[in-house]
Amino acid sequence: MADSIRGPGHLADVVVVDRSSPVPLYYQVAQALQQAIEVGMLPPGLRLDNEIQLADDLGLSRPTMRRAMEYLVEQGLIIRRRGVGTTIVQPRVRRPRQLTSLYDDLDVAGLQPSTAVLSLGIAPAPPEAAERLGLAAATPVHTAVRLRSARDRPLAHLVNYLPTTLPDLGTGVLTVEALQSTGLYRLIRSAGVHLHAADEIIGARRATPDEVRLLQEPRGAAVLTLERTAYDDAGRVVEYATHVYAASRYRFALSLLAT
Amino acid sequence: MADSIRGPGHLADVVVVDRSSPVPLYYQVAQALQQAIEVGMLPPGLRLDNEIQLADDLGLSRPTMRRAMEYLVEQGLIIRRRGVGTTIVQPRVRRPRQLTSLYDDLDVAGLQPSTAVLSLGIAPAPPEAAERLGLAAATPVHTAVRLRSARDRPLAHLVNYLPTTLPDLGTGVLTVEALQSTGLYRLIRSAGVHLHAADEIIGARRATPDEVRLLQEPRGAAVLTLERTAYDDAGRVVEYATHVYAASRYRFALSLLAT
DNA sequence: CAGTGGTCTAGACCACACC
DNA sequence: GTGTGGTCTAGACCACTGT
Repeated sequence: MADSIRGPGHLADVVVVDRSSPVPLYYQVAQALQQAIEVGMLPPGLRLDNEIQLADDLGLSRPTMRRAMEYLVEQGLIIRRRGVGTTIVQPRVRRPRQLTSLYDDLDVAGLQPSTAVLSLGIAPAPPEAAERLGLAAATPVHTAVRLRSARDRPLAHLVNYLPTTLPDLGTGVLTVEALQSTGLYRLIRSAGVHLHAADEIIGARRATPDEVRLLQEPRGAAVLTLERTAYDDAGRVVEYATHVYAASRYRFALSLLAT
Repeated sequence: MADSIRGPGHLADVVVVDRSSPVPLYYQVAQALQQAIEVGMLPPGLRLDNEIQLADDLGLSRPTMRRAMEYLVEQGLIIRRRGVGTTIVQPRVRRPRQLTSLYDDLDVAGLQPSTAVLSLGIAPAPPEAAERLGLAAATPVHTAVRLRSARDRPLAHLVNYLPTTLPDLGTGVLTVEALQSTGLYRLIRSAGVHLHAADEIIGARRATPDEVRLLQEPRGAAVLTLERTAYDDAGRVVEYATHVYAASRYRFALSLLAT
């Protein structure tokens, strides 16, 4: 069996670039390499050729090749050491926590998510929410209360507060129907708000009697709590949320890379 | 008062580069800009000059200037839009979760952390630990059990498992004294292991009777649980840990950036 | 249209690791 | 030494935005 892939000068077996595509060259290369690593075509521990050689193999300049490699380093797929070289890292299941909604998480996991909107409207913000939103106490805000279920079992109790100053959110965008069919974040984005960052605090406590009933958990069961403050491009707070999850059936997964 | 900082052509008021320094130019620029943003010298919403102009102001090439800007984008401090320009973003308290130990977290928070080593030695790995470490059931592994306190109150019960195959970890590096004075991660690193990535799972449940006693919590109190699997450069599992925190006094904080 | 950031090239010199 | 990745330059062309 030929050493056709691992040998020097054969990167083109793994990666082909299409210069007529609108997709940037560095990204084409990065994606192809990422896939090759994940399917095992480039096994862990393999030492790659130096970047000048690789660039030459693909007919690219060194900076372009280099940019593709930097992407792989960010993804944790390769390790580079000056004076040594570039090595493939053992790939793992990667689920970096991002600014996505629980709905998306469940959807991709095939857990048949569904949402019941318990209430939706404009109401005075509770003290904590008003403070996080940077509003005066009891300022009226959009308030959505939802119950998220997976496989027809209630999983999470979601309360979201949004300032009424958001553009294009008072014109019938925030409706019960829309909330049930898509996630809240997709609605916010389609309303012209550019989500930028979020702070989250994860804690735990015992379920209140209300939560026991809503989540169908035993009395005094442990629940996971998530508080999220989300910001848009301009640094304005566009959302404050408090979520409560049935701890017996939900956990948060993070992937971290060393700096 | 002159518009000396915000006006075009005056970036040099905020940033000075030292070409004789070993610190890369792009990093000098990035750091100076980051600090200027954080202290408010470059206020949120301010539109920066285009990158060619900025590069010219500092006597740098466009790619170098550009690299500094990319760093700031990663940090979430600026927003760039093609055809529009670059805008300063409102800075916030940023505590991105990284691959650090709880000890470091507490230390910087000034919470007077202390550690009691409850047990330390080599013992057969429990099934879960053996599986995560990729070892046969009941393989002997380094096992450390610690009780972490803050302000003299027990806060977390930490159990760590490390394979005995780690280099330089059997020669007296892993001692009770060392564990008490430094964090485990610092010990691992000083043993020549290059930590690379970790997967974490955060959950919650009610405290067991043992945990109630150790953490001095009420019976059946909620606890936060953290499972961590850590990997080195080569993708080998170098640690599996299960931590239990008193939920009444500890929470996890995350900062997320939109992609 | 003019102006912006995004991409790409073809070189150069340097710091570091290993032999 | 020799070879590696890290940094830097001085251009170029393109895609997108707002007027």
